[in-house]
Amino acid sequence: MPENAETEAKEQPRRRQARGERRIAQLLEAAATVFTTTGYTAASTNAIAREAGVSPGTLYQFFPNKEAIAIELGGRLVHEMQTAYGEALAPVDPATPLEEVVGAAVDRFMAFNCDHPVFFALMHGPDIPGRMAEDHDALHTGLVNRLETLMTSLLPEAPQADVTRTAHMVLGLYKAGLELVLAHEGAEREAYIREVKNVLVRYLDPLVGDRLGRSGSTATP
Amino acid sequence: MPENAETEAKEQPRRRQARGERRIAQLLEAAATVFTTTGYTAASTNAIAREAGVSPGTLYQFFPNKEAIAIELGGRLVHEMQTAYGEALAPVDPATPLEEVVGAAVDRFMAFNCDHPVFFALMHGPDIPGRMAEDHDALHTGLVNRLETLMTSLLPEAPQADVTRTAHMVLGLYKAGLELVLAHEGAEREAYIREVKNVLVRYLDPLVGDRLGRSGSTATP
DNA sequence: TGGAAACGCGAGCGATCTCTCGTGTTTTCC
DNA sequence: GGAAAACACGAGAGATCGCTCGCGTTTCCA
Repeated sequence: MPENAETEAKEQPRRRQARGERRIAQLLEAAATVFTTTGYTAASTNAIAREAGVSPGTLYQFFPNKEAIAIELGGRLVHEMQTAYGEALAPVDPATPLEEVVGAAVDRFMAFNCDHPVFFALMHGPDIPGRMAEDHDALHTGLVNRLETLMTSLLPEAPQADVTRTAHMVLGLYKAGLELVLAHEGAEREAYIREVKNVLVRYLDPLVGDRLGRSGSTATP
Repeated sequence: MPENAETEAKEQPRRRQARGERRIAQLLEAAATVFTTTGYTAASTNAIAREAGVSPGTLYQFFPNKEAIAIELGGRLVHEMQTAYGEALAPVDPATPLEEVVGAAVDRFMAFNCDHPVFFALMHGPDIPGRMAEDHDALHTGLVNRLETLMTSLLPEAPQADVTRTAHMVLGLYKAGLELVLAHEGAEREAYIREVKNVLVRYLDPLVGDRLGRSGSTATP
């Protein structure tokens, strides 16, 4: 390594031109479609470059390796997602009906995931790279924590282990519903979204339904 | 079927010795552990052979290619599974409480899947080979059909599309729960199994609860 | 306007994986 | 006992994929 006395920083910020930024966006978009259709491991960097209409060498001008593409793509989506669930899972007025809370949250997340199907493909595959799994875990535990605090505020007397377990269940159920939702379109997709809400409401209703002595299971019309 | 498979000329029936059958079982067991830990695509045939303590050449003495290993392994599991759910989802006395029906079915399937974790790995990965996907779809639609007939017998007046959708939901919810169950052990695993039952019972109860005027936990007009 | 740096190309290197082949060993059957 | 068939081995052929390298082109800036 006969390089200069510059501080050996891991990141040597390369000055990008507008052309480069455009190429990066192009490549990430191409990677999203290839990842969505074939999954991460099966997606070849040459295929991503071909999809973007550039040469393999050009791809490696902007990304050091295949993993970095998924990292960058996932990072941007996680950032978007966090702002989305920051609003969707914000502390809620305890008087709000459960249907409303669940319905609003599910609508938000479903809209996001339907707009960015690659997110599900990247987060769900068993073949995600190491650094990617960290991001996934971070997002996952972040969501679980939000759910936990939300539920603890509604059920202060419930054991912590039960709250955690229920939070994991809720997330797992949502993921299962998401898979079915993404597999359908139009009216059928809407119907599945309604079913996901039904599942979550009916699962959570007996837990939070009789807080404060309110025994009603479903709001009687 | 001793030796009369000659109607299909494609297969030249190779006469197996007891040693060969033992090797096949050995190889399938090794493949199960490798598939479970690394997934299908990431599992190398050399790794399977090494796990079984034989050479790569020996492996290909019994299986024409990597896919055939998964096919054979999956086929045997599907066969076992079908006898299992043939009993678990048998036509049920309409008077049986929902909790019992769901509880018994979930217990059976969970026991099977916990005994054979490779089944989940093979059926859930996005990287399954073509022929394998057919088996998966066959089992999947078989299960959905069973659920549909079971539910139609309880809800004769429900639209077919709703029944189908609910059946898919039930299967998806079970899969989501299975993933969580497999990720835990001991008492926590048992707790998750209970939660899966809770989810399914609470989801289905409003649908079948008020058949024949029997008012379940919830009574919706 | 000229030089440096960013951009772009595509053949191909090295690693890895599936599967084959030639050879030697064990089992079966007459 | 001996031939044929099944079993076993492991080096390596053939293919794929991630990634590199040398060189030509475009853009930026003094």
